[in-house]
Amino acid sequence: MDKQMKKGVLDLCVLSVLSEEDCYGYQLVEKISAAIEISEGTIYPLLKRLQKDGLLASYIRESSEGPARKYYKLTPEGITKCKRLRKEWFEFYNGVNKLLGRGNGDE
Amino acid sequence: MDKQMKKGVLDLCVLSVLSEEDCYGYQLVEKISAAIEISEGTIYPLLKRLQKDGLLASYIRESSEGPARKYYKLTPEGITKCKRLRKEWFEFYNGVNKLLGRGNGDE
DNA sequence: ACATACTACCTTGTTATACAAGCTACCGTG
DNA sequence: CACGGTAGCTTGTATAACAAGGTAGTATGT
Repeated sequence: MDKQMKKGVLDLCVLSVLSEEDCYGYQLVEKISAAIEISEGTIYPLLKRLQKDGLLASYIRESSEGPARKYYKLTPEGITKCKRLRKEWFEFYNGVNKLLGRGNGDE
Repeated sequence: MDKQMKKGVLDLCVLSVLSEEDCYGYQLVEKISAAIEISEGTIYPLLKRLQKDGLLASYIRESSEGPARKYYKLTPEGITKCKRLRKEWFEFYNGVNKLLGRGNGDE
């Protein structure tokens, strides 16, 4: 999968998954990579950035199965951002699909 | 609109529009910006890159309405690439929509 | 005791690309 | 002759995805 396609959309993916339930980083990697290719080296810096921007808050919780987990949850700003990005995403892919629908290099 | 979202998808947009008919750069800007926000500073370097990569060929044609126009058309490699990117794009946005469908920060 | 594997977190350096800003130049109209 | 529209192009900047590497806890096998 083209790396570049994911730019900007991964923020939305993370925010959207977190709008459903609090998750720790490793869990997010698993959830998101079930839908699109993603690696740890992408998610952790991204989480840090989103937290720095005030969109996420975090808390540590111990685990009996391994190291302690750092859970992230949306802040009110995160919820707002998530809504706006969702809207942008839908507008964006509808626009792209409009362009693609006309030209057809295959089918 | 988020700049980052467009990364990687614009190649596909250009190739897809060109798969329908030959276009010159300025025309591509107009066509594509009707669907998603785009600027000249993005399209021209992109066309150059796609041509360098052997996906596009170009020819000059005079215009009575202004300066000569540089038309671009797909090469066989360009057609192949267009097909592959289309497939990737559909897989990608379906994956994203799957993630978004679950979490809902709005609606 | 030691190696291996899985969980879980994090950082550094590389690479690609979108775009603002700026430039040149042709044509027609006022 | 100035101006706006058409048409092309370049340079510099900012951003983000990811490979590759590191740390550390828990559990299993030998």
